[in-house]
Formats: sequence, C-alpha cells, structure tokens
Amino acid sequence: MKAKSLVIVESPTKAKTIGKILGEKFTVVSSMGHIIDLPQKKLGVDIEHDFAPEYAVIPRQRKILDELKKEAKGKDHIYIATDPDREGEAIGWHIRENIGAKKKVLRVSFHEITPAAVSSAFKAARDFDLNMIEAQVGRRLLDRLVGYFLSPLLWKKIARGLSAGRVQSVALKLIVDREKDIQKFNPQEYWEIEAELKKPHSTHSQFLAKLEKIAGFKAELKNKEAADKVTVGIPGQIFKVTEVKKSEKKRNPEAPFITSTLQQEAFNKLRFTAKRTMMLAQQLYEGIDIGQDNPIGLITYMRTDSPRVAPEAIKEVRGLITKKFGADYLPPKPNVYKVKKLAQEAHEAIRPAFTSRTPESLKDYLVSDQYKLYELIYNRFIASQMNPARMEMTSVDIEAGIYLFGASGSRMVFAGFTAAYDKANDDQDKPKKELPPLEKGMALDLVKLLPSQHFTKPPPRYSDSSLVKALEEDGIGRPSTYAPIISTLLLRDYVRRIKGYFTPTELGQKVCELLSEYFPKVMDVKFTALMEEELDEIEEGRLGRTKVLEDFYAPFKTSLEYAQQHIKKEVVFTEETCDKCGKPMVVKWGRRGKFLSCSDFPRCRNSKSITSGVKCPQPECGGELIERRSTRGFFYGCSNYPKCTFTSRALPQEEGEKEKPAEPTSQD
DNA sequence: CAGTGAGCGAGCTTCCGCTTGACTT
Repeated sequence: MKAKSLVIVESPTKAKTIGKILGEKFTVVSSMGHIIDLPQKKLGVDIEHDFAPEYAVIPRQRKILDELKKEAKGKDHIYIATDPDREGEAIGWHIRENIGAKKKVLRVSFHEITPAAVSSAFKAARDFDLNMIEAQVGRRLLDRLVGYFLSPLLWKKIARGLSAGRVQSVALKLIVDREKDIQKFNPQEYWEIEAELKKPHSTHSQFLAKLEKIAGFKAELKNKEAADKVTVGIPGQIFKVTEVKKSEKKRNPEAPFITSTLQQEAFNKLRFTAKRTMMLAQQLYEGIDIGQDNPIGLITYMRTDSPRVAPEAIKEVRGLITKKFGADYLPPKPNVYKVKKLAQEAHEAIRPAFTSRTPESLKDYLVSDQYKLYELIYNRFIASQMNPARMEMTSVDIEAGIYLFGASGSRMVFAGFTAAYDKANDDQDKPKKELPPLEKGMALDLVKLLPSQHFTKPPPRYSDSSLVKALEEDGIGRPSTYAPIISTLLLRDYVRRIKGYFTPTELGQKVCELLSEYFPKVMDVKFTALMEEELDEIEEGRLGRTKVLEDFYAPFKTSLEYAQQHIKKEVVFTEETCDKCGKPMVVKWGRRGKFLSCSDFPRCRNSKSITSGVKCPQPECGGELIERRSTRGFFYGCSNYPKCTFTSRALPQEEGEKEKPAEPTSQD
C-alpha cells in the first residue's frame, strides 16, 4: 500500500471539498478550529516572565488532537492547510507542535477552494510564518489580560458573573452612548409645504413639488404660524416652470456579500438577527440533501471579510448573465470590488457555489428561511457582476411669486443589475416617481397645498444591522464574532433587544460608566485599531510582542490598582422591608439576576423576588409576574410558582397599546 | 421547534477568535 499524505484544515466541509480535489493520495482531516489555548480557569499568563503563555489542550478538542496524531503516524508528508490569516497560521503551528511529527510538516495556503488554487498552493508549500504567529499570540494575550483583569473587578464592584473585554465593552459603549444621545435629544419643530400641481386641462398629470425658497432664501418654517403665512400667500400666484434639468445617473451594483454585509442585509430585508443569519448560512454551506448523492454545499464559506471571487466563478456567472439577461447586461470586464483596509482576506466572498443552482430549482429542498437567505446571496452575487443601472434624473424649478418650489423625478433608462436584484426588496433610498413631461415656461395649476408638521428625529438605536456595520467600520471584532458579541451583551443583560433595537439596561449603563471612567483607553473605539497597527508591525518583524504587551500592561496595571481602591461598591436600598425583621431590603445579584435581600444579612437570611407590579392573568391566581432568567433568556413567570405555572415572553400588553409588526426572529 | 423556574449567600463567575455539535421534550 502506498503512503498517503495528510492534509489538515479547519472545517469538515472544507475537508470534504479539498479531499475531492486532491484525490486518493491524500487524507484530509479537520481540526475544528483551535486545539490549544490559554486555560479557561486561570489567567495563564506569566506576567513576571515576559508574559509567557501557559497553553493547554482545549478539553473538548482532546479527541480531535488524538485523531490528528493517529493520522499523522506513518505519513510521509503532512500539510497544514488552515486559513491563510493570523489565526489560521497559529492554529496550524499549534497543531504542528502537538502532533509529534514536526519535521514532516509544511504549510500550504490558498484563498479559494478551486482545483487551480489548491494545486498551486501545494506547489508552493512553505515553512510557517513565525512573525505572524507572534502577532496572533500578542493579540490573544492582550485580550486575556483585558478580559481576565476587568471581569473580576466587575464581580467585586458590581455583581457576580459579569464580563468585560476589548471587544464586548466597546460594543456596549456604542449602544450606551447612542442611548445618551437619544435621551438628551431635543426635537425641533419644522414645517414642510408641498404643492400638488398639474398641467392645465389635464386630469392625470398630478405631481408634488416642495417649497424650497422664499424670496431667494431657504424656506425654514419653524412653526404653524410661519407655515400659515405661506399657505395664505400662495393661492392666487401663478405657478410657472422656470428650469428643467435633466441628467443621467449611473447606479453601480453592490459588492457580493461578506459576513458583515450579509448580516446587515438579512436583517434589513428579512428581519433575521445576526445569529439566525449565521445559523442558516452554516446550513447552506454544509450542504443540503437535494436528492443526489451526498449533501451538496450551496454557498462558499460564510465567515469572510473579502469580496474577492474565484476566476472560475466569475467565468460561470458571466456566462449566466449573457444567457439569462443578454449581452447588454454584461460589463466588458468583470467588476472588481475593493477590499477593506483591515481585512485579512482568507476567504472569498459569500456566493452561491454553483450559479446553475437557481433559488427556484432548490425551492423543494430548502425550508423557507434557508430559501430566502439563499435567494438573497444568489441575486446579490449575480447582480454584482452586471452593468450599472442607468436613470434619467429630472429636477424642475417652479416659481410662484416669491416662492420657489422644486420637484424631482427619475426614470429608469436601463435596468442593469436591478434586473437581478429584487427591486421590491430594494427600498433603501426612496423610489422617486416619474414626473409628467414639463418644459421651461409652462404654466401649472395648483390642485392643493399640503402643509405638514415635522419634528427632527433623534438618532436611531442600534439594530443587529447597524451595530454590525459600526463594529466593522471601526475594525472591532471579526466575521466569526459579530453575532457572538451581540449574544454576549444580551446574555449578560447589558442590553435588551426591543422590537429589533438595542436598549442598554441599567446594569449595562453602570458597567459602561465604570469602565469608561477608569479605563478610557480600553473603552476607546480606536483601541483595537491601534492594536492592529502594532500587530502588523509584529508581523513585519519590526516590533516585539513582549514590548507591545509591556507597553500596554504597565499603565493598565496602574489604572487597575487605582480602580480597586477608589470604586465603592454601592448598595441599593429599596422601599421594601423585610418580612421577618422589618429592616429595609437591598438589591443583590445572584446567579439568576437581581433579588431582594435583607440588609441585615447574614444575621437575617430572608430574601424575596423583585416583582413587576403586573398581575398574573390567570383567573383567581392573584400572583404577580416576576422577571425570570433561564439558560435561554428572559421571560415572565408567576410569583405563585410552582402552584401557578403561567409564563410569557413579555409583559401582557397595556390596554390601548397597539401591536407592532415585524419583530425580528431571534434565538437569544 | 419550542421550552425556559424555586434558590440565589462561601465557591464560583470571565476574554477573543477559530470551529461544530452539544443537551431534552
């Protein structure tokens, strides 16, 4: 029997795909991510000795490592084909160091899983990039220091079980800061006046024009009096077209999806949370049984920060565009999309694995949500390689005495990529109506005036979509962590998702305030970007990992000591008194959230729950609803439990309050 | 696919970033 080579990748699906490409001479196995890490139970960083890490095999990865060792035995060549980025290099290195066959191990890296890319990667097999691994270790240690020093501080000063970290705490700060902006926002009244106009002797040429200027100055109407003055002055004036400007505007298609944009669009168009989106994408990636042999992967890898597309796929989609839409829709050269500055580009864009598998052809095999997500990914990809849409934009000036009105309209000249990307979904920028044909000098009839009152609006709270967008823009977190960051903030009860929008809790605000006051550097959104710059320098061999850690740790330690001394643990007294001894009750935090404890603890050990003040809707129950916390999130239960087992997701609706539509689907 | 829970307080909680099954009804 001939000796085989061993290839190690991260994911089982990737192993399957590569196995098919490489053929019989290779055994391809997966590591399922990292196999060793810092221990969970302790710091695992020797601060006295250059921040030396104490690594340990991740308990649940023990079996995997044993498998890898077994497979490594008797193989002539071992290729580590983990992702071509910082984490992938480190994962591979740790495998090499732990499977007991160091000498035979080589590193291969490719950015696309196509026969051409894989083949040339094996020809260019190389040694490990030690500087890259240094950078990863630096990143890991820094995160450990921040997380494992700040979290215990919170346990001591606020409540047990809390957490803080380089990423989650900054994400929390975004939400808390936004809430502050909203609270201090002062809405300003303003009025708009629209005129419904039509061409003389015409019955179906109505259109709307907006008041823009009065006597040459911008029309700013602060209140009803100002608006009334105008609405009284306008009738009787002669409306006349003074200017008609036409221009052609191109609208380019968007890049194919990467993780962050997929999460944004899936939330905006389908109301899927980031977590749900990733779960569904994983299912599409792993493959679905579509009646032929094995399950077949329907999309490329879903955790990526690069919009790059494999040349083979470009060729395929260009063929499809010509066939389905015609040559007019195909650009002379493939569209190329820019990579973000902080991207590590280990993977391709998220796209259909085979454009021949149209969403319609898979309808019978996919459940509804899978189908919707696949369709989104499919259409976005096709559209990304099509020609721009062309619109004819018209803007018209209309005078009525001293009053200047403006109207604008647009007409589609060429659909371009919008022929592929479902327009019904594409409601971001308001679709402008087409105007009737108008010419300079034309007189118009006023049908009616439509004054309307408005108020300036505060900035919106973050949603899954806008939070992920903000995180990505600031370089905070990675494709594999956007969704988990949100889950952590919810799990800790730092924020709640209300009708799809994040509101910080009192606890979240308190944690944020404490950290911001004592650790402003860590809480700065720029902290991660600065860290990334230093990691880049480590990768280039211009900076040592220990130096980076020392420079961070020295001032951090000082802040920590200062915080330990100066933050007072605050005790929250309530109006409630103890049933047993009459002393006031105080709020304490247990494993399952807040509860009331006698302030005389431990002499009096009485405790009780905090009730919501809302009666249990069960007939003849008489209990009150209490907010409970389980492993699966929050819910309301009856104070008479276990006698009454009533539960509900939210407090029963107040009378007269209307049900609002489109609550996003959530697992948190 | 939905459910979710009875003791918190004396021994334990926690980070970020890779990756998938993990429980039970």
